[in-house]
Amino acid sequence: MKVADKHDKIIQAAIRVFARNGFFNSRIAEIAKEAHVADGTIYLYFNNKYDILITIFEEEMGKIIANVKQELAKISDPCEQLKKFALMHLSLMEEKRELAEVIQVELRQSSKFMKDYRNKKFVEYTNIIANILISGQEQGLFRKDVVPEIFKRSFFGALDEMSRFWVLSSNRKFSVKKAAEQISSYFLEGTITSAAKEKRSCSR
Amino acid sequence: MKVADKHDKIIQAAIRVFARNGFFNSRIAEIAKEAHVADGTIYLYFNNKYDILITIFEEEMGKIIANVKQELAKISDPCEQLKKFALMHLSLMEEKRELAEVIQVELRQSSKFMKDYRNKKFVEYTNIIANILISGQEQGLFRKDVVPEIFKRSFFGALDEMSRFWVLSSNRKFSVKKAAEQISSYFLEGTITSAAKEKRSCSR
Amino acid sequence: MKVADKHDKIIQAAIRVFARNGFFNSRIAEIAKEAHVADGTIYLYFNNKYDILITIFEEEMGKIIANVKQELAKISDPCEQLKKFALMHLSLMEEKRELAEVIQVELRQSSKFMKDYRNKKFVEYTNIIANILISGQEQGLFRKDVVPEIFKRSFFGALDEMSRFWVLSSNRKFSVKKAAEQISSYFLEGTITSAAKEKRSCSR
Amino acid sequence: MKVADKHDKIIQAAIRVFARNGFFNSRIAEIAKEAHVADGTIYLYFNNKYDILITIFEEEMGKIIANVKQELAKISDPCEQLKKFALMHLSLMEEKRELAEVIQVELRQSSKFMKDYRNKKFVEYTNIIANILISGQEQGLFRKDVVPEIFKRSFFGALDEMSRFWVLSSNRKFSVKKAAEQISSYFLEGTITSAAKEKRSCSR
DNA sequence: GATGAATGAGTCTTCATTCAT
DNA sequence: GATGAATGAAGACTCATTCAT
Repeated sequence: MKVADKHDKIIQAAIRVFARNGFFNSRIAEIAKEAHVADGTIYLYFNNKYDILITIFEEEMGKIIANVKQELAKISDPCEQLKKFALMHLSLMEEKRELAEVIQVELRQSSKFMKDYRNKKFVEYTNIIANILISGQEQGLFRKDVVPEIFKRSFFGALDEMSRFWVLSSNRKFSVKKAAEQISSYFLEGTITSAAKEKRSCSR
Repeated sequence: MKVADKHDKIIQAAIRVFARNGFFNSRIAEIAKEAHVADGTIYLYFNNKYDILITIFEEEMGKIIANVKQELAKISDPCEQLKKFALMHLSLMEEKRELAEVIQVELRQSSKFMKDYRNKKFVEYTNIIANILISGQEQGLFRKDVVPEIFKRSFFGALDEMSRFWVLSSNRKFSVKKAAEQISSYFLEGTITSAAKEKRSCSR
Repeated sequence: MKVADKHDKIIQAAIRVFARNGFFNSRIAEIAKEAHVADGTIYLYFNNKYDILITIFEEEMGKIIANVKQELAKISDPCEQLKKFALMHLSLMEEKRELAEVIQVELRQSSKFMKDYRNKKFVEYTNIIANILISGQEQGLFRKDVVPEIFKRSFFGALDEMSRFWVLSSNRKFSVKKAAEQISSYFLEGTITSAAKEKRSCSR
Repeated sequence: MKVADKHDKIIQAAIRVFARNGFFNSRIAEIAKEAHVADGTIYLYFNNKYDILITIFEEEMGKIIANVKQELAKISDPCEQLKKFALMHLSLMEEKRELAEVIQVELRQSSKFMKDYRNKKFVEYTNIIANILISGQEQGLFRKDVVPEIFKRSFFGALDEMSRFWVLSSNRKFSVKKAAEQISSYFLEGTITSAAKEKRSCSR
């Protein structure tokens, strides 16, 4: 077995275990068992328990960001990009429930985490939203008075809270598509310029 | 000292300590020291460490909900109510930073918490948003196709993520007022009916 | 309420509680509750938890010894005295089950107890047996080669183990009378002289 | 070191510590120190402190029972078997003072122990006595009216109380042999049939 | 590299005892 | 005398991490 394989086996096991119990209630021994490796083996690939959590975040967020950027590059219209972002985010959270739970819940758990570890991947991810907005403002699609820093946070927050709904509840009333459309529409219709509206850009 | 005083002293101390270290990294001994009581005294008022966290949430959220409802009752226009809600939420998170951090971060920490403990206060709080929307829809101010369950989650999520900004960063670029206005506007302008727009209801 | 009453209320409560849980698993708070007094009140009558156990033993054994001695004084024949002792011992253990359990089980629990606290009442009690034997030997009823120190211990042990049977089991196959007769007979028939047997003393 | 060795090291250490302090006054840390292992190591071999006590009883009583049964199998005469049993019991209690103390004192300590944990080994041990009696009755050596359930308890109780004498006192006036002979004789002479007596079976 | 037995520091919780009222 | 809230020392047990094999 290649080194990378074992590294990944541990990461995937840890995602499942962390999602199941939460970071603090998860045991290294449980992760080891889930990954079919010895307890000690984990320490050949990670410095400590906390390092596993960081790595999950770094690596998995890295993949997500790359994927999102790749898909958005295929779209030129900022309005459509925003809709696509919403749909991709919610779809991902639905598909990778366990990863979603770890990122959403565990990542915020300790202020230590968020303070000590300056969360570059997270900033990079939300900046995708900010950049769509700015690009749209430059094209005259979005109102100039919309503050990117506020917009990106509130848009991400809206999606994030919505996805927590899927993560935590077993039965859901709305499809990912429906939710993505609605959330996009609140923000799009709330931020486009009158000019854009007449040109029927960003219409639902 | 009255019993209620000691109960409250411990709660307030716990809020500070949990905000500082996170729930799992907080020690009962530290809370006791912060509250100027003996370790054992805490167990005269709470069943265990976890019970303190639940109590913080129940009691403090109870106060917040009561306060928000009281203020909103003074306003009849749903649009203004939504703006007020946003402002109150963000103001509160700014004023009671430590409580905000505990509610935001620690509350989500353990899926156990969110799954086992069916979070009634939380649902009650977000339902305030849903009710404003429904009331607005009945008055023909908001579009009928806006789904309350999605709206309440995304609106709350937007505010919540924004407030995390204040909780976690020490320097802020935007005032609470600015952020509240922007977020409200995205949602208001994104959800009002054409009729309402012409009547200049919900205008910024 | 007289002082003696409260002292006794606590003692009687402690007997019930110790019998129920064992000494180490009993809580001062539980004894206080059972005695309908405050926790602190117990310390007005006893030095500490251990002192309650000692006192139970001293006082209750004192009563038992006085009672047994009084009854035996009415009988002149050592054989009959031995039978009476056996019957009284087992009857007492049956009647005062809770006290019996405390004396039997808790008293032996800690070697500390048996070593530190030179158990005078216990010695006094078993010496009643030794004295019956010696008296019988002087009268030529019992064999001279029976060693009092061994006899008293084994006779007491036989009764004690038998009574544990009643203390610990809820259903019993034999009556106290039957058991007392049997045990007495083993020892009597095993220790009387040939001369006494011919004279039909100590016959069953 | 083999696993079995460490298990046994802990057991032997626990016997010494429990004998010294009693179960409730013994600390896991003290057992660990006595066994030259870390505190945590104990929990690799035992579920909890109480489990150690149970295991001591199960394992050590198992050895004793096997040994006693083996020796008694070499003897055919029930009278001699009873004498042998008494001698072996007292010898064992003398040789393995610490184990004896744990079994005798700690085992009875908590009614919980005796009630919850249906003491199979103990019943098995005393049943050896009952079986000797029954076998003797079948051979016409012992009186038919002797009740096995009473006999076994009183015989065991006599030996047990006698051995407590050795366990608890440092100086002893009688040899094990003397005590075993005396106790056996009380019961033998008190239970044999007239026929057996004439045949000089069971004579001292 | 891989293992998993061993380690021991760390912490929640209990509860006998005290003492201000 | 009586109370019972408060104390804080003490200890069973856990589990991340190490390291000899």
